[in-house]
Amino acid sequence: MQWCRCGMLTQERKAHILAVLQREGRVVAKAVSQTLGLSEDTIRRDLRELAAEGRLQRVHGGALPASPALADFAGRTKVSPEGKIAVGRAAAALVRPGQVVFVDGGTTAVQLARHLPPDLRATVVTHSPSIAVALVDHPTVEVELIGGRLFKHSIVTTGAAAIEAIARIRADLFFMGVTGVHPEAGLTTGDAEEAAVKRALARQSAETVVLASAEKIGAASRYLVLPVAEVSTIVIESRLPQVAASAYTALGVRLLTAK
Amino acid sequence: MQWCRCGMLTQERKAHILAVLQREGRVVAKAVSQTLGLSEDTIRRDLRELAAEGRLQRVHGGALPASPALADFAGRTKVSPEGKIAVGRAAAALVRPGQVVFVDGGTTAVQLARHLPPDLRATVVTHSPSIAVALVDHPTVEVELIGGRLFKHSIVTTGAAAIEAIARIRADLFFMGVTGVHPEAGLTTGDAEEAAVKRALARQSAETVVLASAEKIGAASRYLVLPVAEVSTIVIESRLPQVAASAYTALGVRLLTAK
DNA sequence: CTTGACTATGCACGAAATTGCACGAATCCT
DNA sequence: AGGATTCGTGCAATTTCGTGCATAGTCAAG
Repeated sequence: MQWCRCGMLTQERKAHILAVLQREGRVVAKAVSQTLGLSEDTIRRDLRELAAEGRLQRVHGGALPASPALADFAGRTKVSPEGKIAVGRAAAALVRPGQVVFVDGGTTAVQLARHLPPDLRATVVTHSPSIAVALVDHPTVEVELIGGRLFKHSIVTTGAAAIEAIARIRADLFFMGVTGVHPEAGLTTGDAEEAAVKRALARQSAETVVLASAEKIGAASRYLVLPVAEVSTIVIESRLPQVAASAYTALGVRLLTAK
Repeated sequence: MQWCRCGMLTQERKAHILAVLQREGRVVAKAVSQTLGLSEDTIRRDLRELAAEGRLQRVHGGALPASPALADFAGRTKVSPEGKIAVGRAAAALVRPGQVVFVDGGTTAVQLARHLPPDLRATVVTHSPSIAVALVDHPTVEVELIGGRLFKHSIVTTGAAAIEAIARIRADLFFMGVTGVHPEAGLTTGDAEEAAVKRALARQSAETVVLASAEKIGAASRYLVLPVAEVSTIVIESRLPQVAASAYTALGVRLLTAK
């Protein structure tokens, strides 16, 4: 497989599509076909294949970002709300009165915040302004916000200031969100700074609880946060097959099924 | 006719509707159709579908947020939206490229954040998670969040940690929200901690600009932040009577009328 | 060198989707 | 109550999608 007559490798074409997607946040099939001088069928085929690989989200007329790296926060909220809600509710039930808990950013964590019992007296420490805003209406929970430079993609603060502020606090629990949970690859996320902040939070907590909605299980992202063995609990959406579950329990991790 | 090729994919349009909904707390079908240059039928169809998915609540003429939590926040924002929007927009125009500005909490300040020019390159430092969230969608503005204990009533952080973090930064401008602006009583607010944080922010800024929607003028709250003479500009909603204005200009303060 | 398998691309055609328009009904404002 | 706006549905025009098939080029084996 060498050359197509237009002098562009298939791989190059796909790379071009992804580049356009990254640069402009969208791809229009017809526009690409005109730019490259190829038929729309070819572009549509590429789009289908890229969608099958999960590299983009196919929509009528073209494609939009599907990767967590580019999808905007509002868009991600809809991905699988039921699962995230269930995981968030199950995790919220783990908080005991009087505890100080770290809550990570992310949509699942927002669900956790919303499902904290209305009469719970506890302190939530978070580096996510979204979590803080979500807890404004809670009558009894105290909120402590970790400052720092805002990483807009995840809506969390990062950087030296954040790490420093975290180092001054010790918490009972840390509810961690990740983008990948894999027995061997470990707990992973898509940004190095974010991973560092998560590690700092885990280091200052007696226990770490991972919030893992269904699509995260078995996935892996670019940056390792922690090996699976270093957390105490993973909250999952639905029961795993016995064989998959044992891969985690063998590492001393408790699996908590949300529903 | 080439509607579909006008650069707006259906999914993008829905995302836009949801973004407007989140930003402004409501969506008006006609307004969206004019903004996007599409027929109202199309927008109404989108609204129906989004409502069927439970992502918003359909009402006559447009839509409202589905989530009561969001509706609540939006409701507070709407107390006197026109005036606050006008003041926010006028204040946003004061920011020069490359500047570092403190932005206070409050609904007027949120309007400021929303009206920062989309191509403005600047750094916003804020102790309000609401401001941080409002700026997530801004493409070029850097956001630095001041951590601390969350004062839920105003949705800002306060306390020693906040004061300390503020002391490490110097800004060109500070956009301050207050609850009272009075020539003799000065600039006042309803909480002592909040007043202290505002003072700390003013101390670290070259200039302080007060955001004063109409109902604040001539009012006074319990805690003094600063005397009027110590700020450089007060942005007001509409022109004051000559005699009232001179009470401020005599103190060396510039009055900036929003509209 | 020839032949067969394979891939990539383009074209055709029916199916599906999207959009604007028309018209009557429902709803809102004055 | 009356006028105006908005809503919902049906319909037509256009675009886009998916599949099947033909063509061209490449690779590997004989």
